[in-house]
Amino acid sequence: MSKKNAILLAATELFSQKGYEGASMAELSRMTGAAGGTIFHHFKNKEDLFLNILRGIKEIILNSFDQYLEDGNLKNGMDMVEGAVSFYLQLASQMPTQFLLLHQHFPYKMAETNPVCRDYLESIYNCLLDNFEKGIVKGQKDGTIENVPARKCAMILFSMVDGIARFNTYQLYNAGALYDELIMMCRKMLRSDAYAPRG
Amino acid sequence: MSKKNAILLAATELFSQKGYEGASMAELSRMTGAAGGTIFHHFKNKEDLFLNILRGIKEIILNSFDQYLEDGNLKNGMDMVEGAVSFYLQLASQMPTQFLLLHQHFPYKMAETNPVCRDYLESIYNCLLDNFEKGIVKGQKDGTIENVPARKCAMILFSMVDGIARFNTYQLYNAGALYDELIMMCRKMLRSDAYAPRG
DNA sequence: AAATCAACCGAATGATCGGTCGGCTTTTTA
DNA sequence: TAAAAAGCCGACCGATCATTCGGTTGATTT
Repeated sequence: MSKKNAILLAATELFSQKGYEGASMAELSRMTGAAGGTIFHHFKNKEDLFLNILRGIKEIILNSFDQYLEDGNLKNGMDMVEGAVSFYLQLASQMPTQFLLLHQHFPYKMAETNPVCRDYLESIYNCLLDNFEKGIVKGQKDGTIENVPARKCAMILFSMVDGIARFNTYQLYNAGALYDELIMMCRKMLRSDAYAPRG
Repeated sequence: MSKKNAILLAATELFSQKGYEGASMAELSRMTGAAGGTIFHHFKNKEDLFLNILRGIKEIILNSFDQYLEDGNLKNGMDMVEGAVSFYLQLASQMPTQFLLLHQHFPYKMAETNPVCRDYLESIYNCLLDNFEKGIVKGQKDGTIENVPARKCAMILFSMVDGIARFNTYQLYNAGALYDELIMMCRKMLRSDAYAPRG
């Protein structure tokens, strides 16, 4: 592996473990065996290094999402919503280091002043959030989902699933153990009354 | 106000804005007008300062919770769950700086090695999480809530509400605008089928 | 073979970090 | 009112911070 890639990989680990301010270039140098100067040869400064990492994460997520849509076997809107939940949880468990990064505060802090950072974050979250919203809208057309405010409910769904993924990321609870209940609750939240069981 | 309190107050703001590593004692000194030595006269080090802040937050939340339970007009389990949602969102909007602190990664990181920190965080989250669980259990006894796994569903509810509160904390979206939908979704998620509308 | 170039090194930089210390001032105690 | 204690100050400390820079290597181009 090229030294540049080794730096990117180690820095991802370091930023996600210690945060942006807590990660030092000297430690990164130690981790990779690269001299201090080498890091700044490949990246113009610490912020630029972080933005390169974030861009990589964005590309992985957007590519995974495209892949997921191609493979998708989505019969109706409710299936699409459930698929979005699965997709999100699988993604989060497949790349825990990257999600640990995304689940910290400093990227959002940086986004307040850095438009490139903001752009990357928006791309990531729009991709994930829109996935829920499209499912709801589709479900409302095919009758599987009730007439609820699509964007708002997508946000509620998103924050629910993201919170569960966060349990996993922070190693507070195994998200997989909540999967069945999560899917069940999504169905009950959204299903049109015509499909609700009768008392 | 005593200098010690001024330091605590300013440090809360500083930690929540810049994170633990990003907050410097020199800046805290500038903010409060207190000399560097004064800060270390009142708190033995940076970590101790943070723990004092966290203890204060714990006490506010636990006291608010006791107050809420006393005032509570909770007819049945479903009411109790809805009350828990309202309580959480109100709390988060009343003390945004403190929730910004709680929503960062460094307290959990510190909790891995510092048992006092862990104790404070567990107190806070058990208080909030148990509130949901008790409501669900009660509702299952009085028939307003379906026979679902109480703890697991409490966690799902918790992460949903916490995610919405986080939107607010990070100033990405106004949580109040989602309140009605949130309550509606909670009802649909939990209500026993006997109470569900018929198609 | 000479020149060019990117990759890489590691010592050095000034700034800032968390934390200490001795002494001054004010309040409390005896 | 004398003594003790608590609050407070700011200069100072060694360590570490992100970043710079002059120089060496090895491959590619001319």
